[in-house]
Amino acid sequence: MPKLKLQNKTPLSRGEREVMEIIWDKGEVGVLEVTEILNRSRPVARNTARTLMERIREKGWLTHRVEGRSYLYSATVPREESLGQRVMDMVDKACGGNPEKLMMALLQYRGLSDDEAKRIRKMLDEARESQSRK
Amino acid sequence: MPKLKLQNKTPLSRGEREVMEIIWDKGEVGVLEVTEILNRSRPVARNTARTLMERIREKGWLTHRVEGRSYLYSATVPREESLGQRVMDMVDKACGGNPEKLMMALLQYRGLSDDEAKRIRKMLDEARESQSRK
DNA sequence: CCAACATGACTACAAATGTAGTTTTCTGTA
DNA sequence: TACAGAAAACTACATTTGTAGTCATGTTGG
Repeated sequence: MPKLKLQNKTPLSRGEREVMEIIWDKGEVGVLEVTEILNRSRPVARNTARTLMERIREKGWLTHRVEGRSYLYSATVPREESLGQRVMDMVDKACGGNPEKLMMALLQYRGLSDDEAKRIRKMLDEARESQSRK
Repeated sequence: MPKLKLQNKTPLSRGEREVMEIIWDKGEVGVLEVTEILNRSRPVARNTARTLMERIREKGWLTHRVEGRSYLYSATVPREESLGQRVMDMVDKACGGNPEKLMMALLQYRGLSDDEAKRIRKMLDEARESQSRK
């Protein structure tokens, strides 16, 4: 069954989310590494990354740990959980609570490869099983 | 096949999107009506709605038409298209391009009723058919 | 004809966000 | 021991966003 622990955290802005995704990817990182990764797509000063990371931390999505003379940041919330919140939010607000609309959008505007479709079908089957079995 | 016409419009902020959803719902509306609808959830001044609507229009998501002494606003982009963009974006940025992750999030954090699951399965089947048939 | 509305236009302003410079504080090394 | 370099802390500032007040103007009932 769905674990309904709704996030009380202040939502992240677009830019903050970008940083958050990096941190979810890497696990535990310092400011420098995040800066470098951001710089792969656009020029950003070390302090910019740093400010963003601090703001995200203030919002409760990150913690940091002292390592030598610098900080290492890591997420306090697993990415999946946050993704779950966002998907639910999208279903509620942009699909009128109707998850089929989300799927329809996915199919129409992106499409699924055969493999993707197969795996999704399998997920649906497994979800049904585990539901009926209890 | 997916119609890939990527949106070049400036993205909307959260509050702007809220208004946009209302306009998609109603089709063509004036400031007053939007204000009323917004007021169902929180108190908002007429001018607040008005400012938001103008900003959205400047971003290219709305047009307006003169009707008597007021304006009627309507969307320039169908909601489905915008939803499609957002879903694709989420798949790219938050699921590493992997749509199964989106489904997984949906299943785990919201869940699907039997009927919803059935209809989604049907959509997948139909998509597969129309693909192979061509 | 005039005052009360309704409605668009213009203006305001605090908070959040994106972006980064400056200052302070260690720490290792010449 | 004093300085260079790294990293945190503090400060700055333009833009965007949320929220709304005020002004100008056209409409309308009395």
